[in-house]
Amino acid sequence: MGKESIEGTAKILNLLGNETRLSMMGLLLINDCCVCEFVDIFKMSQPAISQHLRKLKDVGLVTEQKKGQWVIYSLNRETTYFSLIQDILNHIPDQKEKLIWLEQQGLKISCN
Amino acid sequence: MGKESIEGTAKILNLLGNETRLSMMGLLLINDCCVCEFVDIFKMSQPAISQHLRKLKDVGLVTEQKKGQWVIYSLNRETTYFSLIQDILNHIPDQKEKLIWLEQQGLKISCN
DNA sequence: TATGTATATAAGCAATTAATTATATAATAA
DNA sequence: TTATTATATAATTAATTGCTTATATACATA
Repeated sequence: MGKESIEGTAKILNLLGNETRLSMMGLLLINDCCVCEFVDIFKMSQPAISQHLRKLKDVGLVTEQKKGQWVIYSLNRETTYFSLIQDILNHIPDQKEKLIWLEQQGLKISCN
Repeated sequence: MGKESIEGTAKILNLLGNETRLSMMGLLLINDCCVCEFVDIFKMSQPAISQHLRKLKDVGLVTEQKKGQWVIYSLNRETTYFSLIQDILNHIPDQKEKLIWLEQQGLKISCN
């Protein structure tokens, strides 16, 4: 089992210790998402969402990829913290329902 | 696998998202500890240590037990979050070295 | 080209955090 | 009893957080 430093792990846990970011990670485990989808799901301002994503990106937990006018965020499955992330997300309810709701509202972006 | 709510899990992660508290939990996984041992290990003021322990106690992650003039803290292995805690602590280095250091300094309290 | 949409960033602000110092309480020892 | 030790709590403070609003940029489309 890969052991990470206390400092690094604490930093990651601190980031995931926020309901919005934790749920974002749960969503990204199922599906890549763009910023505007998160805005609809969390009913939160676009800058607030962008700032949460920035924090996740800064520690390497997610990656971004431009697709037309959208920016698609994905889980970074290469980070040394990915197995920790998986273990943690295993303990929260499946976030699929939020994606289903998004589709039902006709808000799912299809940029693939 | 027991799933806990996003809110509850985020709260726990937020608490463990602090280097001192995360290390405390790693230590308690090996050994019960009293406040003054934590003070020596973390070289932090006694009130600061007490306040960290208070937070862990408030969410039920640890329990306390008075033994003479000492207050001994233990991991609460009954909480529904214990398996999450175990999974997380599995990802950090063994905290045993801190206990060994404590013993070498002659600071280990023997209140058993 | 002008307009609208998606996103990022900056500035500001209220709430929270993590420490400190000072003080109180409880148990032990002289 | 008095002093010492272990701990908790309160008040204070500086730093951080998580939002807001305002603005800038980039792309898409009419």
